[in-house]
Amino acid sequence: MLSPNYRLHISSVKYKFSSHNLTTITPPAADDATALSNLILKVDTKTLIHNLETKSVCWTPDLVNKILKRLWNHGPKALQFFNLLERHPTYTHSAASFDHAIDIAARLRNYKTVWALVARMRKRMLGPNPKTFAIITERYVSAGKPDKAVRVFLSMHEYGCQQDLNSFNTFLDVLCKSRRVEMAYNLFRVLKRRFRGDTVSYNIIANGFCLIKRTPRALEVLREMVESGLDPTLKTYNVILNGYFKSGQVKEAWQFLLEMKRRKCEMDVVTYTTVVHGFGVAGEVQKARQVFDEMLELGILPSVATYNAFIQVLCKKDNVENAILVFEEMVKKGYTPNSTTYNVVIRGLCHVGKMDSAMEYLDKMKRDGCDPNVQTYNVIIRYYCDEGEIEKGLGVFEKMGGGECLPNLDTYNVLISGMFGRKRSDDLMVAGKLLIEMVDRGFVPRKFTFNRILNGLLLTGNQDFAKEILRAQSRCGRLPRHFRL
DNA sequence: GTAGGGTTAG
Repeated sequence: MLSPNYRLHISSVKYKFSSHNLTTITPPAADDATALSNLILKVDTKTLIHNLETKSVCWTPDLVNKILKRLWNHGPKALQFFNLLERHPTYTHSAASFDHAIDIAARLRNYKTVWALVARMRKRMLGPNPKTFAIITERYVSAGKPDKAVRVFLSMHEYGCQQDLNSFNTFLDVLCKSRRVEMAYNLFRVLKRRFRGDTVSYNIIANGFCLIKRTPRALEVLREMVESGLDPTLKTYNVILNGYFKSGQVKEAWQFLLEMKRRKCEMDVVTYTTVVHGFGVAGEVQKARQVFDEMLELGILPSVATYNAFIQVLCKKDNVENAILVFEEMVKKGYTPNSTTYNVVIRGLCHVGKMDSAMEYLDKMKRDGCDPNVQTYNVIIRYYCDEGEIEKGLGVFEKMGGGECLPNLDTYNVLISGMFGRKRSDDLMVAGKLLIEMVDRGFVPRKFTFNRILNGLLLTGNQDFAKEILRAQSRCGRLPRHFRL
């Protein structure tokens, strides 16, 4: 049986998507993750409990994962949904859903919940699995707790999850991708015999050093690899090549490439993409184009990533018109541009002030069946705000919230900073409301953002609203201790 | 979720 409340909320959700047929109240299709997510965001806990127990929705792991993914930027609501559904009389969560929930809790830095979920997962014999630990350790590292991450990795087996070379390499990669490369390297040296570190381990560490622009260290790792009897692979060479470009050593990159050619080393689409992108970013558009053409002549098929790299280079160092020519060329050849392709073009258009064309590309993207993502919207909102077109920025923001894409931390920061561009008191109120909204959605704004808004409110004599902001600040643990509410 | 290429702007 549907509760009256349920019907009411469904109808209001439906209202957003279809303005006609308001008299017929229909529940959402069982697989309508978007409508269900919006419903979850909207209703209070009591209503949600009631709704989740109704039989009108056929819960499947796939549907639950889709909803959790969609509510990614609304952590508290996502976890509430997950917990309530766990008490469903017939449905039981899958391991993948647990992983999602753990990821969300960890991102909120709610470690108590993380470990409670791990315990429940284990009790239900669903894990934890190596992926679970990859998620947890990654979150600890990015929260500035790499030592804790190491301890967690080393204690995996106590949770019934055995460590092996795969999980070791995954953890090294987690550390490296979070720029804790020295730590990864030290750990590798200590444990490489125990886990039988392989080519993959060395590639991960070398790539880590390249990431932090320490190419000489990456080369040392390469030497060490050879000394220990492991042959570098094409992946290793691609890592080093990319490292040279990343650290601005274009000449060295070129020499390295020539050496690869001299040694008749096979070069693949990744090698070429790296070089096209590398030269382009260095401002050598002619050389980038030359390498791109050479690739075609040699019969190596560019990937969508190759086109994305080339298009981005043209946008940044040449002009948007030429970039769009390449975009059209790739479509003509039968490639399907992805969201990165569209984002790069849209950014290029925004950058030269062609906001209307950028909006047309946003529509084109949707028409072509490519869903705009949060980055797409953030770029457009950012450039509208930079131009002082706050209303247009807010318009795009509202469109994304009501539709298929939910705002993230960047979206809020961009909008709130935009509000300070012009000195209007009503902007300050909107900024304050956005700030409260983001806190309620589990984001943690910077102290700077709170202070900016509080100062503005106190200067304009708006004590009451300032108190409300302080309460929000207290809720997300960003309030200095000497404050008392 | 064992490794390499493509997404902001400051």
